[in-house]
Amino acid sequence: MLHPLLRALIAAELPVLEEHDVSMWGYAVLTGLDDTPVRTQAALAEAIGADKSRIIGTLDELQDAGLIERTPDPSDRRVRLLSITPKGRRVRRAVRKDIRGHEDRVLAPLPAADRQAFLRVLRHFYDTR
Amino acid sequence: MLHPLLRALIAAELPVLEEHDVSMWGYAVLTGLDDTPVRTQAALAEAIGADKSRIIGTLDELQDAGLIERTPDPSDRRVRLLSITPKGRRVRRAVRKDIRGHEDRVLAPLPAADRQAFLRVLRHFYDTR
DNA sequence: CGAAATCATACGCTTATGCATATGATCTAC
DNA sequence: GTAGATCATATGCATAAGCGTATGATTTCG
Repeated sequence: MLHPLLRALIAAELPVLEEHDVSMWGYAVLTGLDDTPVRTQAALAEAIGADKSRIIGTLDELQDAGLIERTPDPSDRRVRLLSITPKGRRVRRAVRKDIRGHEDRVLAPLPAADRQAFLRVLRHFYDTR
Repeated sequence: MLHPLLRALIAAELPVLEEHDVSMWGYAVLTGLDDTPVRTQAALAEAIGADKSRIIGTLDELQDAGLIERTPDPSDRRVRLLSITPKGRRVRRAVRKDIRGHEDRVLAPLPAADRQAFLRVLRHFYDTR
């Protein structure tokens, strides 16, 4: 059950991400920063389940693309705080909109009550994660 | 939005699979064969989204463990038909039961109607894949 | 009949990822 | 003041997986 679901979701998501020139981890970063705007790299990596070393390359790309910024933390010179740029926020929300659009099309044949319930359960997962 | 859900489900599934000494691909194979009992290796690999070469090792392991069998196809000497053994079926169903059990515990705080709807929607995703 | 296709199998190459280690700079606590 | 911890960064190692190629045996089709 799970495995085909995973494959279907990835298959749905990848073309959207490609269209916006964002990687999967890139999108996860943007999402994390959009939801909680300023974070240390370590905290963000933990929050999105990424390896703190491996995520560096992704951060570099996002920074080069002007989607995020790294700012030295005045209270701790080891730390660079991450934040999303307005451009990054726009990209993230556009991607989310497109992905939601696809999900909505998949869900469309189902009764509205089921759709609402599904979203409620997802929110539950998200909140308890 | 779906991403945390998937991480949670994967996190739930892996320990169960380890407990039963089955890999993820192994479980996918058992599931595929349980659902459609006799298949060529190529057909099964395609059905579960596996690479037909890479799946050979998994099939070897499952065969060694007595969970599946490979039988020459009398009508085509190139082909070996796969089938699940009664032991394989028992393992698959035990794993499924445990995974479901865990999912049920995660979903327990939610109203029953939401749970049912959630499962219905997941099934819909699965069917429209 | 013979060329092309197909089966299972093996393996090369590349990429991604998890985990570990290491570095230099900085911070914290004793 | 100093040892230990932590930050971001880089990289090694092992594993898994996708895709491609190749092989020998067999089948299909013109």
